Amino acid sequence: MNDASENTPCSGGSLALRLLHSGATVGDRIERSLEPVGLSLAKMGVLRHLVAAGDSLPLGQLAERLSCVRSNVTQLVDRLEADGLVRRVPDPGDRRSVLARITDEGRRSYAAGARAQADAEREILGDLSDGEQAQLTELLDRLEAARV
Amino acid sequence: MNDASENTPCSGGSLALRLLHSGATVGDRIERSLEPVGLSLAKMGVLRHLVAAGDSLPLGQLAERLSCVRSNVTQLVDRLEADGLVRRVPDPGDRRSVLARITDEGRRSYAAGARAQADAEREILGDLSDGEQAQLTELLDRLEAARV
DNA sequence: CTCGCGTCGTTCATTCATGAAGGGTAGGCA
DNA sequence: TGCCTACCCTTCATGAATGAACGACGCGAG
Repeated sequence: MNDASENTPCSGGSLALRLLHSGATVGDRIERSLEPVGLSLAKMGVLRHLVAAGDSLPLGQLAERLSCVRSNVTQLVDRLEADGLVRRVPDPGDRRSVLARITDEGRRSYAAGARAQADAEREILGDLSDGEQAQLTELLDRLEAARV
Repeated sequence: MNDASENTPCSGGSLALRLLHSGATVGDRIERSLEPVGLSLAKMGVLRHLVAAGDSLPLGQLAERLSCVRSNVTQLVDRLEADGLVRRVPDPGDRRSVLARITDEGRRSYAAGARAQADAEREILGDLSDGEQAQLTELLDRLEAARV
């Protein structure tokens, strides 16, 4: 009942705030779709990078790729470890470093989450034509490009 | 150093995730600009609605207009009250209800915050032409319209 | 070799958000 | 009048993110 998109008479809101709001709404929608799988967007991010990297990464690497601070990754991995989706293993090459390694169960959960997420994204963007999606992509590119 | 837009080789990320990411980046940028004033986007939201409503609103109304849950507003107002920007006063017409009323200091802070925020928004969107901004606005409209 | 500095992960305090549970109040209806 | 329901706010537990402070480890300069 409390979707970030409900009761929002903020059509007069500035474009920047509207962008913020749209992003939050999209995030909420995906988060809901992930709920039945027992995952969140934050957790999906970790699992995605682990899978992409083979099966494990140092926590610092993870923080960099998620563009968030280390302490956040520490806690994220704590929860994932409690869920049994990830294990902490010592880095053979550097005793300061700790590797997060995805488990078999983690791989299964990730696969299920990726399907749910893809479905949700299709539902969200379904009403935009291919041309409009390309337009939006380019505008976002320009927005990021500016920030050099 | 940890801008959400740095080191982001996620150009291959889906459009939905890119939208999410752009929204977060914009939020971060505005948040930084608000920092010197001692305000956050969440607090600005409360103050903005109070000013727009004259000077006070029941907490429930505030929750609805911010599209968030009540318990969140309770805590937000706690912090704003500690900052001296808002005061809780009993609602004369309904003893269940509590009004949040902006203080003089709150008005001053809000004015300063609004200036900083406007500057940041101009800086963020400055590289987009008027036409592009209109395009983006319309695409976001379409995105929200779909969610009926 | 040792000292100092930089890096790595963790812990803690704080902010923001959600949802469940609980207590006080308003108001209709028996 | 008395009660029951519906509403308003608060409290608590949890998740996610940040930044400061800290102990442990690696490494190059002296």
